Amino acid sequence: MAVRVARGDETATRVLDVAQRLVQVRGFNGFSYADVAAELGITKAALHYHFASKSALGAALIDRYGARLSQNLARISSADRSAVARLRGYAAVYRDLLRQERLCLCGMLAAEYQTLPADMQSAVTRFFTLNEAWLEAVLREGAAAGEIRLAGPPADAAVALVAGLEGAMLVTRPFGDMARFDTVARLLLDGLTGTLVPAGD
Amino acid sequence: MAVRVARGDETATRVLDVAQRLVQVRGFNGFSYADVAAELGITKAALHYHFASKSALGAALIDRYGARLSQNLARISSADRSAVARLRGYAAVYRDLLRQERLCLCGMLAAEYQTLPADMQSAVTRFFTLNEAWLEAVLREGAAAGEIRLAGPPADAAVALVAGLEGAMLVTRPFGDMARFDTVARLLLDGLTGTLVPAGD
DNA sequence: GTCTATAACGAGATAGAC
DNA sequence: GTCTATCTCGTTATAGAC
Repeated sequence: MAVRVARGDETATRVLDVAQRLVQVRGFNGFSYADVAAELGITKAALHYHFASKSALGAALIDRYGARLSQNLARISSADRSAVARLRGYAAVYRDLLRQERLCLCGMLAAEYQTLPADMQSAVTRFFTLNEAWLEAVLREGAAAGEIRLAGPPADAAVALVAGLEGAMLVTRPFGDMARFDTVARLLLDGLTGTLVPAGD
Repeated sequence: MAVRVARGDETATRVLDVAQRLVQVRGFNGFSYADVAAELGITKAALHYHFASKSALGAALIDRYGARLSQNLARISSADRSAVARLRGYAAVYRDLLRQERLCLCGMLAAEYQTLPADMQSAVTRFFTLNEAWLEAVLREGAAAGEIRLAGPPADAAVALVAGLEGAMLVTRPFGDMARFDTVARLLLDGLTGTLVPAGD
């Protein structure tokens, strides 16, 4: 089922690139093999050689997306020593997607969850669990270092962060105004760093 | 374009009921006229009499959903005098949807935004603006009454609340675990009421 | 107001040539 | 590895009878 995307098969890679963007912009139920084929200048039949079915393509998309996320998280962890800086790096990943008018791949798939084949469904939940596990560790360390103030278990704050950032992307894109996302991201992080700036009083 | 759904045309109402649930569960691109017709025991042609096109049906869905929201908000405002109670009532609206394994209609449509016809797109953004305007007023009054502590403009907190609740629904449904939603909702409200309970220290 | 029937199109998928 | 050609099915939508 999982098609090798190793060296030498760069067509499969380009298929994944185009399909991923289409899912992030239009949704899994909002694009077709014909869309991908047209954009790459190949035929639908050629697509079916690389990914026998649409659900196989979808599963491969999540696999690669999750693998790249793990790399991203490792990069952030090694680049930033402080928990707050790591959280900012994490939020920046979402922001960069939104600037391209894309949603998080798995955020989009979460909306379409009830229509997805079973293997894609379980891959989506794994993706969120992966995110939350990393965040939980960062939050725990940040709290232990006195850098972060938590109003409950680190796992709860991790869930809230993912939900807040995914939701911020969701409600921002229709308005096409990055300030919306930035407002939410700032409030989410400020709530953890204890930066409670009085507004009017 | 807008089809009357007044007294005497209860078929149109039932069509809207079924279509709304299908959009909330499967998405606008995840259901068909055939699905609605089958469930109601009528034909696709009969559906087209009531709603000439799928986009007309979609626009009618958002219209009714927005009108019902306004009623909900008015009901909450008249039932609860305190800002915190109103916010809890607001969050409960989302929670009730999620218990039925539905997303907010416009949250789902926001994910599919880039594939929607233009009239549906503008209706979706109006819906969010309506929500945020009500929340902003509640937050402002709550802050003035000393009931709520804001770390910035009320409008910013309103955007963050909508994003947080929409995101909480999105990431909760795949797990089928209401505790996830409740965790996020509680943290969102606690952040406003200043209930900062130290966790470990 | 609802039906039968069908049009016109696009979807995912397959067979087999090259 | 990619092609042409085709299949089958589901989609939105329309025409016209009842």
